[in-house]
Amino acid sequence: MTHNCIHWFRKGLRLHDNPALVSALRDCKDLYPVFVLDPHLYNSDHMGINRWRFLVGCLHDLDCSLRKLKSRLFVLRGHPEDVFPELFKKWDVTKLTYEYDTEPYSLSRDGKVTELAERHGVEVVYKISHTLYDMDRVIEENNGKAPLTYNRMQAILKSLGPPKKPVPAPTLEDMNEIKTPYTENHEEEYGIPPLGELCEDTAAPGEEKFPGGEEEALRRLDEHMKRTAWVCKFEKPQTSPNSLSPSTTVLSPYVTFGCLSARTFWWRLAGGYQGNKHSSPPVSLHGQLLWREFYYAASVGIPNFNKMVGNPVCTQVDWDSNPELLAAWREARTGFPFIDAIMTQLRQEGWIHHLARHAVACFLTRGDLWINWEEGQKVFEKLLLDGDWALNAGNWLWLSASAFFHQFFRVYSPVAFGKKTDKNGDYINVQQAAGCIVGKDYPQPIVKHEEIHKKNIQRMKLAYAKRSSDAAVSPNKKQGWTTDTATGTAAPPPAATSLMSGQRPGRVQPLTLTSLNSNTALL
DNA sequence: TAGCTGGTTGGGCAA
DNA sequence: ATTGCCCAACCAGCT
Repeated sequence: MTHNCIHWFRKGLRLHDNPALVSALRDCKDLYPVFVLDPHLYNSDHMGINRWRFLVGCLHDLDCSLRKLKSRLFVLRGHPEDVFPELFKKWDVTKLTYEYDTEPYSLSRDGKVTELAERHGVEVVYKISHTLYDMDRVIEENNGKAPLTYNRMQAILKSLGPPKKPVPAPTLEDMNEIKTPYTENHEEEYGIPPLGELCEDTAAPGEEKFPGGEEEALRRLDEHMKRTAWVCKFEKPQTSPNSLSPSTTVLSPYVTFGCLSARTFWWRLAGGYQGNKHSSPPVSLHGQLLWREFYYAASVGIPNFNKMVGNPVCTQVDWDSNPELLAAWREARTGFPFIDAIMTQLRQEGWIHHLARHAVACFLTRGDLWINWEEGQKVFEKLLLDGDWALNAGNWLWLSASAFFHQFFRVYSPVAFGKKTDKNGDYINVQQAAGCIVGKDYPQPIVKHEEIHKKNIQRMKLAYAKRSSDAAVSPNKKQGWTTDTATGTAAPPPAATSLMSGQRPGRVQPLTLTSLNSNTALL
């Protein structure tokens, strides 16, 4: 049986380690590589100019690589549930392949598309290759709950064994029996739209420091892997948030869009470690990839993960709503040079160091401005090239001391923290020169840090006191379980409910007896 | 079970 | 320059 097959690119914008694509090529006659500009994801709320530019770079690189396989990329606009039925008919499609994606929107979208595919007699195949591990397996192994500490996560992953090896990219030989039917009008019909057509932002973007695409990703990976000693010695907390050139790899945007496979990255690192003394998780480069797994598992296992209300692991805090302070933070005019320099770099380059993210996130939330971390999350999502749904939410939960991290009395100083690694303020000078907002009219600090951060620690203390008293009244609540006040029966958290009804599109995944028994709330 | 330990990355001061 | 302690005292997971 040979198929007319669509491979649907969403994340996973690469040919290497793409098992779903390999599955498509195995029994394929006509191949249609497709990317859909879904307005739910690709709109001005989610996409700043730098993200748009990165995505366009990825798509051009993908099309270029596909041409080398005598194929092409087909770019379409619209909601996937509208686009695919038309394509199924138009191209007489019999098989659809894609990479599994655990984001809530993706799961519901893929569920709908799978249903439509089945209605059109189209076989659907998906593969896990965005993460090192199968997140549902991780949660199953931890008795149906997401691990809440890195140590616990490590123990679970150890029991699952090392990640799978990446699969090779398709070659011309693999394409011998396969063709992609495209016409002379391909550019007009299915070409990649120019940046100006996609992005409302009229301001000219800055220098493109991190061009998108798989080729660039693999080139950068090679460059870093040449420095074996640096790779082996890498300890994240020792890297600098305000060095003039990045003190880390900046491979995260490439992993986010799937230009670089996390498994390829993992096994290249393993090769570099081989026979050498090297650092270990959580601070090593392997450790960084495991943090990603940690947050992905949390995002799958915890309901309302990117929100405060309805998120069972999130401390409920009476954050202020203050649009003026929020705008000052977002637009790099807080009057704290270190904070404003970081926000300037974020807006200009789309990337800032992890510890710089800590500094500005702490400042926005529990440190100074007392603004809900969800507001910061939105800003980061739009501006960061590596704005990843699970990692962004997880890190904001962490930094605001809402979940995972609870030592809220450890507060970053918006002045002192930067001075540790940049005594002369060189980073601030560079960003002031580059920034369009920070400049001659440098404002006064919008808050008095010394006073307000102590007051805020007390406010956090109150929020935590409320948190533990709530947990004492209703121990089930802490686990995300709700108790029906009328009957007194406990109901599972939404995540477990959706698992029962089959969270993966096209597959029913029953809640196991083990996971039920191990939840003490039921017993 | 209750107590203990560790937690990728704080600041500020003393020695 | 680096280390160690205090500040006040959190949670999750382990024993």
